[in-house]
This record gives sequence, structure tokens and C-alpha cells, in this order.
Amino acid sequence: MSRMDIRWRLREALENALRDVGLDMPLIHIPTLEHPAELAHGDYSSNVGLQYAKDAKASPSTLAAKLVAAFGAIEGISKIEIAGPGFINFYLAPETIAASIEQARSDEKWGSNIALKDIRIMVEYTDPNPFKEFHIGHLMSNAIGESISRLLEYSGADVKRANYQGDVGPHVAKAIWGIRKLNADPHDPSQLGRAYAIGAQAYENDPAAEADVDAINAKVYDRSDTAINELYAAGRAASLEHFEELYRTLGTRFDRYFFESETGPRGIALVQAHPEVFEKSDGAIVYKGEKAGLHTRVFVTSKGLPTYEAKELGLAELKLEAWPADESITVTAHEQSDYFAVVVAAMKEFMPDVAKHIHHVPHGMMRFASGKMSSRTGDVITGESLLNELQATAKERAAESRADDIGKLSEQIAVAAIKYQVLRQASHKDIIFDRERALSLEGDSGPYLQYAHARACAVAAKAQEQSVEPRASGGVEPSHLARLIQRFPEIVEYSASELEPHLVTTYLLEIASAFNSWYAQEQIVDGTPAAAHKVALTEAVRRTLKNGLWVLGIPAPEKM
RNA sequence: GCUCCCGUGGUGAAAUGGAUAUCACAACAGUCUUCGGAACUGUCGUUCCAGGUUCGAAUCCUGGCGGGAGCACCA
Repeated sequence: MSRMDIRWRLREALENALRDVGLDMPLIHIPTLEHPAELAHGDYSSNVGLQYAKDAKASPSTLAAKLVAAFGAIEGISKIEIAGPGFINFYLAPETIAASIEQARSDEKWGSNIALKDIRIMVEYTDPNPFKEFHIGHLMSNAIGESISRLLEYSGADVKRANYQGDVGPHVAKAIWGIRKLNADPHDPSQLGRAYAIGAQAYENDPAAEADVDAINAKVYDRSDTAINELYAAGRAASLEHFEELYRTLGTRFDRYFFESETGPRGIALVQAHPEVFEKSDGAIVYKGEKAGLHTRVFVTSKGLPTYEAKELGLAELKLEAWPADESITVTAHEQSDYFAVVVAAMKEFMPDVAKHIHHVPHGMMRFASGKMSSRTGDVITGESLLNELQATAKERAAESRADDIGKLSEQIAVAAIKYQVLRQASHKDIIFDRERALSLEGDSGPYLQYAHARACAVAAKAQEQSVEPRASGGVEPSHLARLIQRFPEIVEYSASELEPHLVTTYLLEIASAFNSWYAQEQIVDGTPAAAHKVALTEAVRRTLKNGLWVLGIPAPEKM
């Protein structure tokens, strides 16, 4: 029996009861069913008694009592109470909870749903730029984008992961200028970030350098200079290969790559084909966003080069040609929100069918307490250095580990630590980067969840050794832990509909914490008949943590 | 200046307009022969200010104050 059935039955019971007491009210637009924050308040709770007290000309608790009297028996519910100012609290029957536990431990896809079945969604995220650092902001975009992709997949959607990388543009020219200045090796990705910072600073402070960079920029676009082409090809390839290593570590596999070198020409063509939408201004071609309540942005520069804006138009077209998605999601930092609004406003005027599928998901920024990170000044923390630092800390900690491969384990722990820090909070909010907190492996952390999972694995293994046959019993009063497990599928569905991974993170922390407390006070494999139920519960925890961590894009090692 | 986002214990966060605002870190006091201490138990301590809407506001509205981001040839 699925959770959906129960929610549906409760809603129906509420609607029928309202009709019986003479209130024919639709429940569609009012949230009438929720999970009470406090488990003592039941598994589901309804506020209709409070909502409709006025219409019923009765006090909330009187109305609630009348409704409860009208319910009759509801399948799967064993107890109904009226509490507080007039809430109706529903308690699931022990057999219903036991059925969920059995499903959790035996169904590999426990927690998935079909709310988005067969909907094609392209999710673009990470978007680092070749020749620049892969910094912790990209790590943030990657963690959020990957988890959103998985949430959508777990809701039945057909998802393609896309990565859009800026392989042309002024930043590339600045880096090439810097490579020449430093006589750096373009094949070595670790030298490119510094080359870019040198170039960027010279561009601001030295007019001669500025002219040089502009000239290089034009040549990168038109490919006319052999020497520059060579530096460009080497640096581009080295950057991209370096990024691939990081994606492997982070657990992302992209299905499609798009580059600004492809989107640029397309974008210019689109702009030029629509003089009714774009206009000339000071030699540049702009879109006057004011007509849509926004601001003006440049799409093609006075030198005839495409800006990010024009490229975005080309990208939209290229994406659709690559794969006809129903929905196109772009995950970027919120500093790009206004930019996106203007581009989409322009698109609506001449490619409305494309524009209506585009959905921008802004996330917060990784910041230092002292301010914004900037690769222009070299004031950044690279994704690689943070991962390495975390891995070293994890390795020290793993001295007495049971894992076979400490190197791999410490990498998994490092990934968990950084992703958890990003995915534990609402994604649109900024994160102040705190090294000590980022390196912490205790308490509210990714490794804490991994540890609880490994612990559950160890107990399950012991039970198997002792030939304990797990089976959830409907004969015992459902525990706090059992009732939490039962909520998992709804949490995933809600998290996917909100595109908010942190709802899953918060829930998993609750599960792990409840499991650890229970574990501390209870011998699970205890040689008595009660072990069957307790082992079933442990296996259900293991599966819930494993699948939940998967949704977050965090690895779940069986031994730590 | 205009637009958007954010203000929750000492610190970092959670909370679908609901019930006694939930966690973690730090601090303090404990648990330890157990199936894994990256753990567990306890103590301490919180909704920026002023109005408003509502049966009910951290959440919605208005106005302040504070922080961040964006606003023409960067991405």
C-alpha cells in the first residue's frame, strides 16, 4: 500500500465529512494535510477544523469533533485525535507502518515516485570556464545541480545533464596574455589560473596590455593567428581534462557539453535576424529591457563580438536541437538572475516557444566573511585544494578504518563533507565559507550520515551471519524511527517539486540521529524473537540513508 | 539612486500560515567490556525594529534599520 493512497483517502474522508456536516468546501487550494513537526501529534494532521470554524459557526474543536464523528473507519488509520486549538491528528496503524518498513528494506527504488514520469528535463549546471580556476562556487553549482538532477530522476523524469563552458571571450584572451607574460606551460592546468589573474590585472591597469588582450580576443574568435591557436588549443584541452577529473571525483557524468565558441555565432545570427527586437546604441546592439520592466543589456559589442547575452540565445537553440526537452533548467549563482530575466524577456519576443520552457534556478554564493571571491584577483579557493585538504583530514581520521581502500574512502568522505555543507541549507542563500566548518567531519555533516549508514550495514551483516530472518511486525507500537522512515517517499517528492535538496538533507539528518539514539540504547541482534523486527528496521534505515544520500549525490560507503 | 535576495541562541543553519520555534558547533556536565565513540545523554541559550492582515505570523503586507547581489560593450 502506497503513501499516496493514504493521503488520498484522508483527503477524501475530510471532504466527505465536511459535506456531511453541511459544509461543501473544496480542499484543493488550502493545505489541509501536513506532517506535524512533532511526531507526538500523529503521522498526519489536518487544520480544517480551524479553517472552517467560521463557516460552520462553531468553535474549531466542536467542528473537528463533528468531522471526526462523520469519518467512520479509514483504512490504514488506527487512531484519530482532536488536539490543540482544533487540529485533527491521524495515526497510522502499526500494520501500515510495518508494511512501509518491509517495502523500505526490500525495494531498491524505495523513495522514488512517478510524479514527473517521462517528462524530459535538461539540467545545466557547474559551468566552469576553461582557462580559469574551478573554484568552490563551481563546487556549489555542481552539488546543487547534480542533486536536482537526481531528485528529478527519482521522480520519474528523463534527465539530461548539460555543462556550458566559456571557451572564448575576454577571460580567455587575458589568460593567453598571462601565459605569454609568465612564459607558463599551457598544458599545465595549475598554471592557467594565475595566468588569468595576471592578465586580468594588467588589463585594468595597463593600456598597452589592454590593447594586446583585445587583439588576442579578436584572434581567438576568428582563429587567424597560428601561435595563439596553439596556446589556445593546449590551454583549453588541459582545462577541460582537469575539469573531467573533478567531475569523476564529484560523481557527475554530463550527457552534453556546450561551448561559447559554438553558441556565439548562433547568437549573433539570431540578434541580426531580429532588428525589430534589438537596437543599435553607441555602436553596440542592445535589448532595451525597460519595456519589460528590466534594464538594457548589450548583446553584441561595438567590435561585433557576441556577449554572454547573445551566446545564451544561441545556447537555447543548440540545446533544443541536441535534445527536445520539455523543460530546460539552468542552475547558476543568483548574481545572474537579472541578466537571465533580460535574456528571457528578449527571447519571448521572437522565440516564445523556446523561452517558455526555460527555468532559471538561482543559488547563493560562496563568500568569504570579508567579501566576494574573485578569480580576477586570484582571491579564490579552488575546488581541488578544498577537496584535497578535506581528504587529508579524513585520511588521518581513518587510521582505524575497516575500509579496504582508505584512499577511496577518504575521497568519498571529502565529497560528502563539501556537498553536505552546500546541500544542508536552502539553495538560494549565500554560504559564508568557513574553513574550520568545511573541514569538520562531526555532528551536522555528510560523514555523520555516512557513518550512520555504515553502522546500519555492519548491524545488518551481523544479523545475516547469525541467520536472523528480518521481518517488520505490525504487532508492536511503531517507534519514532519507524514512523520517520515511512515519510521518506513524500519528502523526496516534495523536495523535487520545490527543487530544494536541503529538504532531503534535513530529513536524513533526522533519520540518522534517531537511528544513532536508538542504537545506543538497544541491542538489535539480541538473540530473541524481537530481533526480526529490529533488524528489519535497521535494514530500512540503511536503505533510506543509501537512497537519500544517492539523491544528494553523496557516496554511501558500507565500511568506514 | 533603482531592482532583487537575506536578517532566527555566542556561531552556522531548519521550520508547507499552525500546536511547547527544531538541529548542529562552541561552552559546561556525563556515557565507555556491548552490534562500529566520525557515536550517545543532559545543561545553557534564539525569531532585527515599528505597525498591519489572520482564529493563529519566523513565515504574508507596509515602513524603517543592517548585510549581500545586480544595474552598457565581462561571464
